[in-house]
Order: sequence, then C-alpha cells, then structure tokens
Amino acid sequence: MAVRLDELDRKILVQLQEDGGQSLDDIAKNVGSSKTPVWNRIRKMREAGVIKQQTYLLDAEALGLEACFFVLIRTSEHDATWQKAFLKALNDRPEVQEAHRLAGDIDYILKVRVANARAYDVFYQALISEVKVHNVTALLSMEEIKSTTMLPL
Amino acid sequence: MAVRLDELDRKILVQLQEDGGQSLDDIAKNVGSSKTPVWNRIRKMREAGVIKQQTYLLDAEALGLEACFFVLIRTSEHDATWQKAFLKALNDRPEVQEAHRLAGDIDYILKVRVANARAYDVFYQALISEVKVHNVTALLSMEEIKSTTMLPL
DNA sequence: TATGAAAGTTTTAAATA
DNA sequence: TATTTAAAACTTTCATA
Repeated sequence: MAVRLDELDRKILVQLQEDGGQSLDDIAKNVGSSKTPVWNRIRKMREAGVIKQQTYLLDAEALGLEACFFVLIRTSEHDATWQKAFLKALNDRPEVQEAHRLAGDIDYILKVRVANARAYDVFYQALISEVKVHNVTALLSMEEIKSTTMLPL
Repeated sequence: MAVRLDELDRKILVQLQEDGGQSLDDIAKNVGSSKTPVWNRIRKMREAGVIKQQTYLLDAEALGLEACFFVLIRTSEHDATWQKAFLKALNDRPEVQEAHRLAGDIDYILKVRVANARAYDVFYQALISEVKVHNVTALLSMEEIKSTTMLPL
C-alpha cells in the first residue's frame, strides 16, 4: 500500500496538513512550484489514498467535552463473534475516538472523550452490558500536552 | 470556555467535520438553511475557538508509517524543570501524535507513530537519554479498529 | 435572513518546454 | 512527460436591502 512520493509531493502534504485552508496559489508559492502541478499532485495523492479526508478540527473543551480517558481492556473472549460485537459497539459510540487491538497482555486500548466522569461511567456501563470484557482500567487525562493529526514527512 | 451553540450550529459543525471540502451552498442545503447565516455562524465559531483548524488527514500506512505504539510512562521526577524538559522533548518529536498527563499510577501516555519497531527503538532511546523516566511500557497496536477526529455533537 | 455583486479560487483545456 | 498559460465555472466574502 506504500506509495512513492517525491520531495515536491512531501512538501505539498506538509502544507495541506499545516493549513488546509490555503489556496492552491499559496501552496504553490510555499513549495516553490505553480498551481497546475500542485493541483495534479493533490488529485493523484487523493486517488492513491494518501490523502484520506479534508476536515475541520474542533475544540473539545469549547464543546463541553472536558474529560478524556484511555481505556485498557483485557478480554477472555477471542472468537470472531465476540470480536464482531465489540467492533460494532465501538463504531456505534461517537465518544470513542480511537480503538486499537494490541499485541501482548492488554488486548485493546480506547481513547474516549466525554463531558465528565459521570458520562464516562454511563459509557462504561453501556459497553460492558453489551460485550463481555474480563478486565478494564481507565486512565484519566489531566492535561493534553500534545495533540496533532500531522504525520511526520 | 464553553460556548452556547444551537441546533443549527451543531448541524453545521457535523457537516464541517464530516467533509471539510463542501461549499457553503452545499452545507447550507445539508443543514436546511442558506448561505449567509451559515457563513456568519462559521465565522463566529471560528472566532470563539470552537473551530480550531482546517486540515487534510493523511493515511499513515500509505506513507510507510506502519507501526503505532501507546507508551505508558512512570517517572520519579515531578519538579517543574523536569516537566519542562519532558514537554519540550515531546513537542520536538513529530512521531509523537498525542501526549497526556494522567491521574493516578501511570504519569503519562503517548501515542507514537513510526515506520517500524526499529524506528520506535530509536525514538525510545533518544527520549530516555534526554529525560529521565522511571518506567516505560510500550503497547504495540496490531490493528487500528477505529480512528476519528469527529467529536460527538 | 436574503439577495446579489466583486474578488478570489478551483478546475479544465490548450499550448509550450 | 510535466509545466505554464489562459479562460470558464464555481465559491467566498461582504455590502445593502
């Protein structure tokens, strides 16, 4: 799935990640090229799936989502039916921002954003009533030190 | 810092999060309003800091970043000087996508994206040589089950 | 909130290196 | 093959009703 990109492609991606509101002209100026080549490369990278989505990032706190938890999950169930139900439960819940299946001792990690501790408990109770999990540890974030969607190029 | 938003504001934010490339006309149509009110509300939410940034999301795997680790850190140092050095180290490293200071037993959690296990080790060695940490556990992601920047509205 | 017009941007096509 | 030029279609922005 890896794609070959040259220096100019990379520079364009940096610009798009840093400020997705720039005009083609601005991007072209910032990467030392001109409009059409930049446009063609963006189109190609979109088609190749390198560029997945254009979006606006919102401020969670300004929206009243003041609590963020990392949830470590161990399960005793590992069959396909259970996995499917668990996956569905996660995808159905918009407060789950990330979910990864892990190697090793802990089976899953989730990142969950909610209004407060009470809202987390509601989420947690609903989740464990829907799918059986063996052991759950919630880590409460006190402070978001860094948060970026920018991938290193 | 919380802001009061009405139903229409929320609908607009949903549209912006889902597809940041839509024209004002399209957004207006999708939320059942017209251009001017939508535009004014977007401007206000930008000024209020509810809308932080416009960006493009890239595909980590397509860029060759095939490994993702969650790193749990315990430290014995808690003074301001250490914290500042640690914070700087994290901000200087683009492979660190997220960093949170936690309540409880574990002090910090990081999300780190790198090309492979070897690149993680390079990152890890560089980090611990720069700041003293007491105990580090790395959780390796086998599969990204869910990943979204969309906040629930 | 709606209309509309000026300024700016994206997209396509044709010409050029 | 990739870039520049050019022009049509569309969008944003903002003044005025």
